[in-house]
Amino acid sequence: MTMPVPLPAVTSVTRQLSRRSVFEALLHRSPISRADLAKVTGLSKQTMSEVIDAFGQQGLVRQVGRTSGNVGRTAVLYELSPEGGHVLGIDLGARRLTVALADIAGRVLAEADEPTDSRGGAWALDQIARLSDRLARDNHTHPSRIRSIVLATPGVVNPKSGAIEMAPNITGLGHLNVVGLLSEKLGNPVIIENDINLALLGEIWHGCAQNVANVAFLALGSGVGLGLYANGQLVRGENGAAGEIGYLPLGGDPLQAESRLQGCLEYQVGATGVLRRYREAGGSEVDSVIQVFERAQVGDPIASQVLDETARLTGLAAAAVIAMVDPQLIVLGGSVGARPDFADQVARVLLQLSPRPVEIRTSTLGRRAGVVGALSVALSRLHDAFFGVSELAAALPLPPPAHRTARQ
Amino acid sequence: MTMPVPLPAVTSVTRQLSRRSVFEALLHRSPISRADLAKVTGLSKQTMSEVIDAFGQQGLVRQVGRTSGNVGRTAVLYELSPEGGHVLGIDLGARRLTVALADIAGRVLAEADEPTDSRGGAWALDQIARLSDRLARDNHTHPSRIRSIVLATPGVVNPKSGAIEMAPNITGLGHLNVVGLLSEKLGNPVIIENDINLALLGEIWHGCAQNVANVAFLALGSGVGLGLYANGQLVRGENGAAGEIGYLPLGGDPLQAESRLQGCLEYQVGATGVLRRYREAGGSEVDSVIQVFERAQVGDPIASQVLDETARLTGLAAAAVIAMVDPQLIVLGGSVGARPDFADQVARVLLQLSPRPVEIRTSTLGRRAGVVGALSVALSRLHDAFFGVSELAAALPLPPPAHRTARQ
DNA sequence: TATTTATTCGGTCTATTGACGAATTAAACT
DNA sequence: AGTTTAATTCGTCAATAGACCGAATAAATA
Repeated sequence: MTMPVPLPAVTSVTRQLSRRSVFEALLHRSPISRADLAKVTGLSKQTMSEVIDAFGQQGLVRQVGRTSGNVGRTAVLYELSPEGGHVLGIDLGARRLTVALADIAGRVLAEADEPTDSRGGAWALDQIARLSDRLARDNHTHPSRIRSIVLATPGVVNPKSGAIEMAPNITGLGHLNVVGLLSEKLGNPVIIENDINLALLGEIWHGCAQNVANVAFLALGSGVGLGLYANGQLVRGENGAAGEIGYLPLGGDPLQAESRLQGCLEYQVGATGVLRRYREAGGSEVDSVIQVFERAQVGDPIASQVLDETARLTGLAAAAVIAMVDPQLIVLGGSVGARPDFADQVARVLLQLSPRPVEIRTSTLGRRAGVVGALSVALSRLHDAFFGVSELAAALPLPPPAHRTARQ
Repeated sequence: MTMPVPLPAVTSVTRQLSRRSVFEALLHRSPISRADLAKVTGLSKQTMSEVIDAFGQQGLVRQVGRTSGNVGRTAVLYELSPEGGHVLGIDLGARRLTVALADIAGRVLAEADEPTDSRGGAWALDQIARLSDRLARDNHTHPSRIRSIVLATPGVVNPKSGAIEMAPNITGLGHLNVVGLLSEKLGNPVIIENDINLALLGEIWHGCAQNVANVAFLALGSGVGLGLYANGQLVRGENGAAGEIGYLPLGGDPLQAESRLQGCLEYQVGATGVLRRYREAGGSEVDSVIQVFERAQVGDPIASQVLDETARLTGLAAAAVIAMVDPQLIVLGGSVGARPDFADQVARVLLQLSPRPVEIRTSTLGRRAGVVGALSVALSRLHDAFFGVSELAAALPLPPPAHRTARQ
């Protein structure tokens, strides 16, 4: 039942392209008959039968009944089989660890979460392995059949090495070779990506930013960060540090020591910044931004003013994003940013700032955004492993300025 | 001699891919023999002979002698023939019009420029047609054999419609259907792109930003603007307005009327802004930023202070760029930005601002950057028209969240 | 003579086309 | 009403064309 699916022993580029388009059609139109697949893909019925036979032998597709009621012979309907492969998405937050399992067709099979092991570091990695294993076994999937794993983590993830570079607020994570350790523990290669970037991809896949080619995800919670999606691609930056808008020179003197250290904007609108401003303005004793919101709601003028300023600065950051990358949509997320009342305030600020205001939405996936985004990347990578044509897809590079003229 | 080259009557995907890789090898390694081409591309000698024969019949390649001095039979050497096609790059500046001609191999054949017709609008378009025609004929190329034309223009170019949307400082250009009119006048489809974006691509192709995947081009001249290149792609934004950093909320009150109208940063560091600040600080009579630089050089403290402030604000803008998109390199361009003394000042400001300072260079192509970038885009488009595989290259889209379950 | 280049020939893989049998519904006829 | 016939659709078989490679062979040269 759980025979490992062999990687397709593909011979020619042509057949790989055929397989790819059949797979894509199955992904978006199943259940579907071979005849309809042939029409949709433009391939011949003959080729279609060959490809579907091969898919069946690899466990990629399965029959799901027949057509009926139409004139003519009935057709066998096919869909992608869960046997084809599974993917795992993991969101390692400072407070909460979430894991989700999906099959090759993108059907989310299960999701589980726990408080993150507060000892951090290696303990958290062990916890990930335990939770992932449990999730796989509960869904009758042997862990070894999970073919693609993506981990969402706070901090700056170097896109080349996969190292976590800026110390995240999970103890001792920066000093571990997370990719290596987790890959070993889980028995499969693991990809790491910044949690905000993955939350953005989550909203694009299953959330409030579907079918949009240019989006920004502005996360405001304990810290502030940005995810950028331009031309249908994630913008990571040279060192994976794109979107570190805590360092935007807004809301204070950027040359000040605190600004240089933790970032000028972060110093004002990060959770500790908000609490500090509330305290300095004479507010009563609180220890979370949520409590400041509660105070404001019961009429505390200091709390209101502190939050107004927070919204104003967030609006300035959004205006900077609009000026720089011209998104079609800005999604507000994070424990503070996703609050509708706060988002409304930011939108009002933006209306006064920007020559062409951009649509603002709040995250619809909330805390699940990261894990959903991790699933989407894991799924994309699985698809590419089976049906990728990346070596063909590269754009034709232009010739360098100096031409070799040597004869040989 | 000037038989129009027919578009390749390609049959199969496989052959198109072979043609593509042979073309790419010719682009980067000519002159080269068929045997070497076979080694480089991994294709068989047999296939190579077929492809080269086809290229020869289409006028895409030509022989350029034989090898000699080696043991064994001599080999015929081939290179791309200029007969294969020509491209035109045009930079329509407010002051100066530049046109350049290149062949399919990217060899720049000629370049010409004139002061832009000050009457603007339709007159400028006529001037473009005249200059382009002259350039083509002077190089023994019939204008109809130019297969790809790209125009660099100030203003926001809508990436979908090609319309020029923000009124540029060329009279009456915003109200014309520039794509339609120019395409008709030149007898070939014309692509329009923002001049700063093209200057950036120029520096990437032939200038100071070669082989860099993440670059920003910060242009400071009469206005201020930014070109963004991330993941090896130009970032245009949803409306082509990415990089309109004149609207960054830096250097003043962003709610002020002037800031909202022409942009907060632009109001300070644009040419009129610099001159206004110099005037308001009690500076003597000047009518160009260059003159302010000259005053500063001869010891005018007001001029120095105004320029310091300009560099400081430019540095803040650069810091914002770094925080948001994490480039590997920032290129400073424009009549003000490209000045080495100014760039040094900006770099010094940045050193105090940014946690990880980014390399700063000044434009090496200067005024030619725009036209070179236009050539590079025109060339890319020509190559794609012949050898593009964009329909194959698209990433496999993920399935939508809701699955159809209807039987048919 | 040894080596390298280029061509020819045969074999394999893949996709398409057209013909055909199988399965089903709709229509027509006794 | 029950049966036969026609129409339609699905899927397979066989033939053919395009494209690739490898081996053998001819040609040219240090």
